Amino acid sequence: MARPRIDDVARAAGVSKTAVSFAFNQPDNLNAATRERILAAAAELGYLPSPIARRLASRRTDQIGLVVPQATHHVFANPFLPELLRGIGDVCDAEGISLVIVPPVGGSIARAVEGALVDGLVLLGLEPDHVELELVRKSGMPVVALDVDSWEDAGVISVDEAGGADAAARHLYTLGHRDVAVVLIAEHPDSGVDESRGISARRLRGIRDGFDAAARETGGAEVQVRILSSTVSEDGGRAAFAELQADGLPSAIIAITDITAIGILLAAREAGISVPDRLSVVGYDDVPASAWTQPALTTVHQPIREKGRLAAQRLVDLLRGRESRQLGTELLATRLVVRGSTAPAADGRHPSDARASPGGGGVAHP
Amino acid sequence: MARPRIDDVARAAGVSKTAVSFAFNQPDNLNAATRERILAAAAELGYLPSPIARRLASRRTDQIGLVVPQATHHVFANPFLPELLRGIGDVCDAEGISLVIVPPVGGSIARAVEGALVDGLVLLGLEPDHVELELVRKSGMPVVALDVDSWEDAGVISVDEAGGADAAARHLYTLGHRDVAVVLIAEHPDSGVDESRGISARRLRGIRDGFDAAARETGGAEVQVRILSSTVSEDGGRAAFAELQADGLPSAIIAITDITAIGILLAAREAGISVPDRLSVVGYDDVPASAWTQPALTTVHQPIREKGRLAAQRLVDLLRGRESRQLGTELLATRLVVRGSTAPAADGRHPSDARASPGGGGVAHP
DNA sequence: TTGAAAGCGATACCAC
DNA sequence: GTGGTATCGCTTTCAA
Repeated sequence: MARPRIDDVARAAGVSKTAVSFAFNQPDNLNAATRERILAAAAELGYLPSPIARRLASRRTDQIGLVVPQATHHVFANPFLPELLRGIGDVCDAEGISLVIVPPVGGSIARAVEGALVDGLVLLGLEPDHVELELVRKSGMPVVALDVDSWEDAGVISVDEAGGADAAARHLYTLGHRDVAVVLIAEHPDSGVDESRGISARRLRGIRDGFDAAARETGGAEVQVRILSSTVSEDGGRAAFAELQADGLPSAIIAITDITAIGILLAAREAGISVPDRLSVVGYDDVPASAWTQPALTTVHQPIREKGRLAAQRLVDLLRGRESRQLGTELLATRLVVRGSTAPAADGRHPSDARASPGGGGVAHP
Repeated sequence: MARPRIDDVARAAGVSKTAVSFAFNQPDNLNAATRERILAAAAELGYLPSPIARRLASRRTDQIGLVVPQATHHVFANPFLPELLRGIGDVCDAEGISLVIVPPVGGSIARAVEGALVDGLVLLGLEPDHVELELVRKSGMPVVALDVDSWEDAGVISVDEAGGADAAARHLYTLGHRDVAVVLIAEHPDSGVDESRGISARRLRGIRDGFDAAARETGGAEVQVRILSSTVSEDGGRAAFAELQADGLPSAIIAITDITAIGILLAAREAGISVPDRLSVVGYDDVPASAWTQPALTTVHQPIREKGRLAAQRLVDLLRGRESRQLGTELLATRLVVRGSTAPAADGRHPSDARASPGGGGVAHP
């Protein structure tokens, strides 16, 4: 027999569809007796409200989407994502909202968003002026963007990139590093990086500024910065290391992402390059795994779970019409966590520089 | 102005709703000219089909759910899940299906499943006779279960637990370990473990059998197995270590999950207990991070991504009515990966035993 | 090829 | 409190 519908229950209980609907959604509108009778009839028939029909009628999906810039396979290679999801999940679970992963469809984010069955979106790794996002803005769908400078008509949760990058740069400078490679995110495995935009750009800028400031303040030599990029994965890190080794290793590497730094660490170990004696490595994000390696990773900490939680809460507030603080940017603090992967530059070419700013290890950042 | 609907487009293009629907879904039913005209009108109006209405009418959500046994916050603390998702994502992305995480609602899996907007489910960490799953079976919703022995009317993808556990046990036995603690999964932080069921039970049984077989075959002493449980997280591992240290450390610990083993490893290091010299640690699953620690973790490998891929593919085949191989159990191979966290037992009480089965390190398992 | 009309299965407004 | 009834916005036979 076919799945029972609301009319069947109504008939069986001798009431109207409305009453049945109330029994499930607004029990208080019914007196106890009728409610019981309806529920009994429903149970008897094995009736359960159709999730889809319910959504169409109520015009709410009770789902939010996390829009990611790449295929699921790739984005989950970065331990950052699970951490973010733990934060988002805190809110979703509490609010009875389901979370959908929204990766590009056929390479198109716009197409993915068009078809997404959601009431709102959290945007990860996307810049406000991304072409494909035009649709999103004019659709009027509630949106919270992560890690952007600002976004008209959208909530924004970001972290103090400049501060974190600055701390990392000064830390290395103080240790005497003057030849530093920075490994950015390659959006597309092939194409180079656009150094002017996105999170890679912001972190790189912060790092450069940090080095410049350190040199200026101490009167020391400028840092020679080499730029390269890799996919965000352990293998990406390994590839970056290989590339650098072929060119001649710098004394320190900053990876824009911990997982990349981990790949570098492992590749270095396997190549017999001692970290941190011969090579210092700095990561970014402070995912849990960055504390598991040996040496543990010096990295820029950001409150990932908290970020997810705030983003989701902000989105839900928007959806529920809670006007709390809706828009505007929330900026979370970062701080440098110094662990074992960084040490004084081994080449000894700049000992005086290193001593020039004693105690300037820049361990903490507001 | 309100969001345009299909009728608006139909009117603007001077056609019927059907034609508009065809233009988007079955373009071949229309001649090029009308199709273009309709699409143009749609673009003009900024029309996009409503995701919800489309689903109600077609009776398909184009979403599948991954049912997990605990809150999002907890399940994502285990790096196993992201790996599984990478596999599932391969299929979903390719098939144009969205993935929804389905954690319990108010502690109830049944309630979560009732309300889930999905065409089918992948079940993780749930036993076939779980009370709350009765609903699922009688709902007739297509289901693929992970890591169960068998499940009537459901596809099953599992791994050779017995083989992996056996290899791990023999490995330790050969190394001379006779006092071994096994850390199982605590479903609920407080309640103890049910040693008779679930994945903990199967792995424990395999371990015990492995020890017994090794003792029997070598004529050596039996292994004293201590059982405890912890939550699946780094902290859970730390707690387990603390508990064991208070009771007197065994010579080896097998954790039923890598993340637990990692927690144990870190706690041991911090406590000044040398791994593997004083304490051997074995994990299970072989998540990527198990190769990042120092020493790297000896662990039972299972093809996590492949498992996710197979499960999702099976489910999609079911949904699409591809009768390929639908039901029945698919069993994937496991194998012991020996890395640095295991070494001969330090207490030297069983050197002869250790030598009794030379070369029996059980590195590989079919 | 195109169109008319009947669902899809609820919700929610508005009288009673 | 309870029950008609319009509505949500599209898909999909079935005829023309």
